[in-house]
Amino acid sequence: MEWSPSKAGLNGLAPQDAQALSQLKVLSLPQGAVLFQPGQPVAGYAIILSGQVDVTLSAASGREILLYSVVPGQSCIQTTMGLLGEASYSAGAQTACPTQLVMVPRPLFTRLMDTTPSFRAMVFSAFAGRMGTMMELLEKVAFARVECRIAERLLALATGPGPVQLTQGELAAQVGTAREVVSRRLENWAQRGLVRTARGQIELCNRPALQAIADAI
Amino acid sequence: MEWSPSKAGLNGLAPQDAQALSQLKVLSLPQGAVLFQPGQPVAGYAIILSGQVDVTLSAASGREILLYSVVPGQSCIQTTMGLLGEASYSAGAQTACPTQLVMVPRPLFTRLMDTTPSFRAMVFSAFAGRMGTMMELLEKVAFARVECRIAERLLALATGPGPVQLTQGELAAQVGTAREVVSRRLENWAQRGLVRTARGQIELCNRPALQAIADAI
DNA sequence: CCCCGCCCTGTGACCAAGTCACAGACAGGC
DNA sequence: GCCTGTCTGTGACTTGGTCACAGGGCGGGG
Repeated sequence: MEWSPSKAGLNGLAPQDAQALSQLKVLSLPQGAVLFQPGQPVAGYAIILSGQVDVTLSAASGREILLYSVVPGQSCIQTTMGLLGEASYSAGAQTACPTQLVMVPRPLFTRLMDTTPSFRAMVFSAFAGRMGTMMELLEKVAFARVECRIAERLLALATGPGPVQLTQGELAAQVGTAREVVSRRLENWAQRGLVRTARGQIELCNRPALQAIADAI
Repeated sequence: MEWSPSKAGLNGLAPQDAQALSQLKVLSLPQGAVLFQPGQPVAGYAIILSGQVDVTLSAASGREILLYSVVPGQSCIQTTMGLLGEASYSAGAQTACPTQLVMVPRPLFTRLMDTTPSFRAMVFSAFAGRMGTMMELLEKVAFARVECRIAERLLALATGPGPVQLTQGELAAQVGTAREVVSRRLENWAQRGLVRTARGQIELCNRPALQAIADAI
């Protein structure tokens, strides 16, 4: 499998760096593969070529919350954090669908950071951007109603025309609440005609109304 | 007012950079001074020489939560984020006590980041460390009981021997909950002999018990 | 000195959300 | 068809947040 750094948005590299990068092996992972788990040391910097990686925080009680998803062209802040600050992972990452990526080993990552301004700029800018979304998430979790987060997440997931394919338990894990809460909220919305639910799928029937709920406090 | 970069933990600077930094004016701010507010563009990189700056997220409802405090030798992630990612502030910052700091203007900051590995390492490592505490905070807010956060915060504030000097409203803002919740929780603890409260102050009478509460889920 | 107003605290009632326990319902495999 | 595991619905209860309001200390002005 071939790849080139420039196709992943990496330009301005020194020739030898571009070559070193392009010789890294492309990993093809199936859906559900675990990239890393809490407590593991950070092995390298992941560049996603295709697919999606979900980074999740999970509590001892079993509840989870989706921190963010990494899609091609983005970087994983957890990984960056570990490489820059020598820390271990505090979250876990799993592929959300079949995914291709390359892992940049720590020595090469460090060299690129020290010698290549464009690489550094990309890493930092991605890091800063991710930090911003984490602050938004924190604000939502601390102050917004669960209702808002569920509506927001549903709208984000409903990219295509048909119903969203996921269970209420999965949705609950993504917004960081309990399955029962999702169940009751969806039932309420179904009675009001905003959604229609079936086993493993949720159909949005009134997006403007859901958007209004998502935008409320 | 004089200062030197090396006293603030900045070493390995090129002579002209060290000189440029040391000629920056030291700002002396009283307690409660506003450093920045949500939405403002980022003016420069703040280096705290003495005192403390609290960075706070506030909701439309009036509720607040303390994200972190910056003390000498640390950096402000909000500022770094703005400088690296061209974003505006999403939180606000106020001095918690009389504070001295220098503001590094954006051009000098950018030059230092590009040319000085030690400066870069310091900024990145601080950024990564702060990110880690933000993840911890998010985990606490999403999954831990308010009781834990209140106990944790009280123990963190109680550095000296006497009672902690702050109102229940201030404590509520720091842990991101409502004043009434703090009031009822403290009343419960007072009945059990863990604390004693008076107008504007809270005395910890049984730290091990509070620590146990803080350590619980 | 007293009074007034402001801030801090306490409290009841109610609503939103999380937890626990359990009962149906559905899908896929045998 | 039946069985098993997963998904969903529901009731009862606890915790946490909101609203409204009452009482109490403290400082400043008269």
